[in-house]
Amino acid sequence: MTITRDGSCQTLNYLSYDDRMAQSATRWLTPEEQRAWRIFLTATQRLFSAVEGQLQRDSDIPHGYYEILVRLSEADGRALRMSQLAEASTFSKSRLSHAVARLEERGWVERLDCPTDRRGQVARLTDAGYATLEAAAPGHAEQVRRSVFDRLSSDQVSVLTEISTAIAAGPRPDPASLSDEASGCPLTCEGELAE
Amino acid sequence: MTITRDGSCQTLNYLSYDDRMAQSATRWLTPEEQRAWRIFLTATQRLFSAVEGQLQRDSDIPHGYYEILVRLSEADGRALRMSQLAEASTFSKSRLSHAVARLEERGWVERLDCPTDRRGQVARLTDAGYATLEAAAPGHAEQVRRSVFDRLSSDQVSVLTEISTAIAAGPRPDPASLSDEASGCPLTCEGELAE
DNA sequence: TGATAGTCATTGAGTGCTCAACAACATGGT
DNA sequence: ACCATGTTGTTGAGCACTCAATGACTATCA
Repeated sequence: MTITRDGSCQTLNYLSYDDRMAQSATRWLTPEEQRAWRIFLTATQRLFSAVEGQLQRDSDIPHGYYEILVRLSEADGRALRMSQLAEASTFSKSRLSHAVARLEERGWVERLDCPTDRRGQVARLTDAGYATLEAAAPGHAEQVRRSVFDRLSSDQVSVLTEISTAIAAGPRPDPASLSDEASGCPLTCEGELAE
Repeated sequence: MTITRDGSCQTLNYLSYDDRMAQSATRWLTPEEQRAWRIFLTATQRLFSAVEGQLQRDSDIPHGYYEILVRLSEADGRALRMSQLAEASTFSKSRLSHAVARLEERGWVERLDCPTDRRGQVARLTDAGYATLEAAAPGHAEQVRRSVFDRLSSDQVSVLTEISTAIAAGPRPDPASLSDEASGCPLTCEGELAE
């Protein structure tokens, strides 16, 4: 299965294109797709590293934790069931559990027993947590603006939204993350990539 | 600094928009930008989790390590100086050093002394490493296709490339880079995307 | 009622990443 | 030749994430 074409090895790169395409069962990426994928990877890596770095430097908060604080700050009573919080912030239950434990240590979040389900836990944002979020938000906003929106036209922003929506749509039911009824849940995939 | 507008708390979300904008020094995100940023975050998280998961499950390779193997496979003699490899794969030197150590343990890469610079090390892809890459590539390609390109029109792909290019482009001079004149940003990169 | 299955959340081990500190060598000027 | 400075790459500590296993509870249904 030699995929090489010439010395320059446009090889197994990020999934190379090959004239043998028709025969191989694999649907390789076209050169344009390949280019898009690679620059996309570079862009996201730099972007997240910049965003993460700013939050870490200026507020000592990992970006993931910031997301959690945000979701809680928007919820009724600034509190959410763990599983709902996990879904809202795209965290696995395990990851969330560890994360909330850390946030609790810092005094930004507290855990309460859920009154309606004795298995459940409710995470609630404390005043200290809210204050921290408030303090961190402007710097984060500025960073996101500089890294992303200052560089894009408004047309590009709207296409970015389209693209992201398409990609975010049901990548398939991840390990044990699906929760509610199968109703219009945008994340749940119907036939598609189910697997 | 109450940023709330109403009960629904369109608050410190991902950097909320506020009528007090003109007064606050902070350049908050507009509602459209906010929407774009959030769905973008969701999309990338799901995407990377799907890609990472596939590689891990089917080939037991973290995506970052896959990138390293790819860069090496494309280099002359399937070998690169550590620092060049770091730049090509968007790894920090430290991260790369750790990663190559693991790859070496697996027998996929070997380290050689650089003949021209006695500080230097050269990472070389072994035959076993190449074979592993070859085996992993089709599955990875398929996954990227399903997660991304099957969902996008070719127009969208080209805009995605534009957007990514803009975001990947060298970081703007920003406040945090005070200490050092020239570069200073976490993303370095002098001229452009040297490459 | 009791048995089975499913859900909620946590835990610990293993692994990867970041950050700061460091050793070794290279480079440029005096 | 010498010293200051910059570069290359490694190391270790500490934190974050994943995966599999577990305990505790709920739901369903015979």
